[in-house]
Amino acid sequence: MEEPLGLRERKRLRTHRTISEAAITLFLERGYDAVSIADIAAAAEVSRRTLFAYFPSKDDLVLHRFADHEDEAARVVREGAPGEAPLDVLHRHLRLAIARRDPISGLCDVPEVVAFYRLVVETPALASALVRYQARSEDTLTAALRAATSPEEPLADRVARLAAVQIIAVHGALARANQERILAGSTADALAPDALAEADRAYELLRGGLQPYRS
Amino acid sequence: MEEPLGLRERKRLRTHRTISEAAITLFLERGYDAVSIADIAAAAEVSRRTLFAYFPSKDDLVLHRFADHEDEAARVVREGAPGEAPLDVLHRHLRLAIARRDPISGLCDVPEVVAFYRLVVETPALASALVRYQARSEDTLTAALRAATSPEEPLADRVARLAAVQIIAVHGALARANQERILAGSTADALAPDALAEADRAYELLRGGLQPYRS
DNA sequence: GAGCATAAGTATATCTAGTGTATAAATCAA
DNA sequence: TTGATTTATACACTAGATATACTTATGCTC
Repeated sequence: MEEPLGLRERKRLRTHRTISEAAITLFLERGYDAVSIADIAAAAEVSRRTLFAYFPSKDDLVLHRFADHEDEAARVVREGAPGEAPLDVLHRHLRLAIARRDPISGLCDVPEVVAFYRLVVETPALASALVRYQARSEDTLTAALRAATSPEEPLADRVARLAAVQIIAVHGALARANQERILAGSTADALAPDALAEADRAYELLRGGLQPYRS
Repeated sequence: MEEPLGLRERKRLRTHRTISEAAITLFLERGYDAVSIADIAAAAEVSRRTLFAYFPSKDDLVLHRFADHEDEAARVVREGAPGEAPLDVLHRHLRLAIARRDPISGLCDVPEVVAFYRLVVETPALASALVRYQARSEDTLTAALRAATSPEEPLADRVARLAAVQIIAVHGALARANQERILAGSTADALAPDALAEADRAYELLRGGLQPYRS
């Protein structure tokens, strides 16, 4: 299956990486707003026009890193054991991500990752552009849940959408909460038990409903 | 309590309205991207610089209309009967909004409102900037729920945040679903029973959990 | 009502993200 | 090597947003 990849293709990939790394480096050094496209193009030794051939917008220079994760929840559901409930698979996957300090869980204190968290959190333009990816996650998870729904479920399509929206929103909230505490200076090890407890509680709520606010 | 409002203040309010209405009118006529700030300033007979003194950005010319609703959920929870469960109050409020075809419910087919829906939905810049308001809704609702939580609830702060995030996400999803169907040409009257059923199902899921996806 | 401090508005210039177009250079296939 | 095609560049332009200096309008005091 190993495609040999022509020189053209390899060069393209290299340029992509060069630009992205130059951008992230400068952003981390000086902050997102203090770095212009011209600065990045100069650092990567390409023209401004070429930069936009590789990345559609300035924020994409940062956010393209999230693209890999946008169908993660859906994939987890699809690839789970056939008999296993989607919420169980997702819960287990989240616990694993926390345990292994996966950056996506928000609970990673590797300095480079922390700096990256800070960049995204403290730059409103990035934080708000991030919802594009969240929206795609909702769409793909909706489809995956729909496929896992029993056919006789009334309003099955809508229920799948509502469930997906809740799950993605909760995952985002958990990750942001962990990031905040990491950015406040805690270590991942110190936070992990708490983060696991919160994740478990979140899945209790998803599974069993918002009992503290029920009649 | 009637503040007399000096001439200066009244003029300010009038200018604010003039600019906003000129902007919306032009946007609805030609589309968001086809209208420049200069066009709006000319139509409202102010300078571009003055326009930015009233609205911080182009998207705010449209989205400031959502600002009034950003603490609606929180207010509903706070002003509910002391004994009543937050989810019951919110559910009732949502049913009422649908019944009265409140634009916020997504189920309003008054032509001007439909055109406004279309403007927001079909302009990615607006749709994504809208999350700013959603984030604020989450914050205010979190605080309101926190106040309504029993003191012995473990992880009370986090549970309040998780619940708020779920509720706001679900409300948004329901409104978007209604808007889509209205934009596809249905009338509000034709959709209302279905919209109510979906809202009820959504609150069943919030109250009782995502049972279709549980073990 | 006259005069003055302050607030609001304007003109002008500048910066930067993003796009269109035409041209030059590199790559690939024959 | 040559010819077709992709990729990169130079240049020009639009438009959102901000800074600065200047003018006009408002309202308060005497």
